[in-house]
Amino acid sequence: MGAGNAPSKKAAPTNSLLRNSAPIFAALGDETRLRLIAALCAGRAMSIAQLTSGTEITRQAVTKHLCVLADVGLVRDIKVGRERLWEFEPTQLEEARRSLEVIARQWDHALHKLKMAVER
Amino acid sequence: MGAGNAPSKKAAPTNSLLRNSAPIFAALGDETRLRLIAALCAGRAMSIAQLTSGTEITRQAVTKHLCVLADVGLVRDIKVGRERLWEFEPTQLEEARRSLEVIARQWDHALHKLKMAVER
DNA sequence: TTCATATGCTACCTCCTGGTTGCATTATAA
DNA sequence: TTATAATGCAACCAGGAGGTAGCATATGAA
Repeated sequence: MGAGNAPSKKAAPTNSLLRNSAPIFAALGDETRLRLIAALCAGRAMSIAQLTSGTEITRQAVTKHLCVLADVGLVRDIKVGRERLWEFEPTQLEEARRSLEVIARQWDHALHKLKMAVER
Repeated sequence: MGAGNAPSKKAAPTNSLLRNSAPIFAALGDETRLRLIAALCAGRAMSIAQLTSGTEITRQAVTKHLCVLADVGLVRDIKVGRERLWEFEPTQLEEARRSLEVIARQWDHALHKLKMAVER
């Protein structure tokens, strides 16, 4: 046993906001998925075949990406005839925006405190 | 050759904003890294050992996470004596916020157009 | 009915990621 | 000088992610 490799026992009181938003960021963290979201943000629901044309990857890969997005609620599907139409779901995107704002606010607050301490 | 498995040839004109922000979202898409960011947002720079205590993982794992964050510019390190202090870098977080806002704006715009078309 | 289209499902492959251990290196402190 | 603390570095491992191919199923149209 060596140089400080053993981790601490106690877990910090987990911030549920951050825990919930990590999967959303992970889903957003892929260029192909961001393109799919951008396409669906154009407004109208699109089928898998439509979303595949305009990509370099196969229909099956697109389906997987859509499922990843659906798992975190960024996207939703409706079955219409033999097609499966996908549409954007903005709720979870708002969740992600709130998380980033919380971080930014904490940072600004820390800077403000630091400035106060320096000027005191 | 089978049932619509062949992808299209032409690539869509790639939105550079989305391409650039995907790695940032990917870096944010891990609970451990979000916790590290939250810790560093408290204001003062922290050493690897400090960031490790309060986690269930090893110092080496924390180092890897910090490197992932540094690769996308979310965090920066300064060497001080035998310590290596890490601090938050808000610039790239703003980039991520802008990306989410662009998506949200496109979505709102599409909804508005849809509403206009319906009422016409 | 019969064919073509849109999709579902499964197996498979490769590479990356998160994590670990072990040992070397650097720098502070006694 | 000599421990000791903080970190760097490399090898290693298991599992998941992104991607593909092949075949089955369902539905619309002729």
